[in-house]
Amino acid sequence: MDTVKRPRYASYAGAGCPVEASLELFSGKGKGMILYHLLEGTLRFNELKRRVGNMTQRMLTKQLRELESFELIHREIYPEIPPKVEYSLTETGRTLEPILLALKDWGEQHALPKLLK
Amino acid sequence: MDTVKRPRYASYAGAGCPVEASLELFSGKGKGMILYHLLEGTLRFNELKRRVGNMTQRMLTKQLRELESFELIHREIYPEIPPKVEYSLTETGRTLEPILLALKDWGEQHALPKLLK
DNA sequence: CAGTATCCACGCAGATACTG
DNA sequence: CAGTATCTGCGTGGATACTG
Repeated sequence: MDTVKRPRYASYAGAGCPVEASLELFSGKGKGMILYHLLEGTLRFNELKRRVGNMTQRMLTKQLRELESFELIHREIYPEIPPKVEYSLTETGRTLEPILLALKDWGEQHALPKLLK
Repeated sequence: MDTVKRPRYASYAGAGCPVEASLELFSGKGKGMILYHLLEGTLRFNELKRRVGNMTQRMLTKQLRELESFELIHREIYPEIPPKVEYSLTETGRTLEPILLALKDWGEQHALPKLLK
């Protein structure tokens, strides 16, 4: 019963902190929202664009490329005319589901009320 | 069996998205790390500074002020010489614990490996 | 449809110096 | 000790126009 005296929380600094590392991958400029919407399933570029609201095309593209480079989403290109590109979560991306749902719940309870007042 | 046809995940856009709202409050420039370290308990400014590694004093102060304005941390000033200021989590701040721990676990498993390669 | 390319403005973060 | 003040540069994002 609580014999081993290891600190409950390890100390982490800067880039080595896993909390920061996680946030670095999927926080910032709509990434959370993108991932959240992709929980529903595969979405085309413009479907995604509609859902994330007022984000510029440029920004959306940039965020998608970053998420792709982190292997959190997959980009499937169909060489048709007109072009069709579908985005979906990767295996790794799907492991974020509990976190994204927790963020959503916490946001509804705490974040949104604060931001709106 | 699967009669009610409501989307499993509500659709949220822009500022109204609770996922984004949450991230807005505690992502960005060391906030995650600060909150994580405060899970351990109350910390003085310089203790915190040591733990978060190479963050400038200016930045640390700024992040702390923002977290305080969101009522995630409490700032206790002791009018002594030399000055002493202690930071701790508020009630609301403590509700982030499961999320912060999840971010840490996920970071160790997925984020850090990706960032280091 | 799903993007690039270019231009530009401004916000934000680092460095440095100072202070109650 | 725990901050502020000031200056400065460069990164980042918006707007707009163009394209395979």
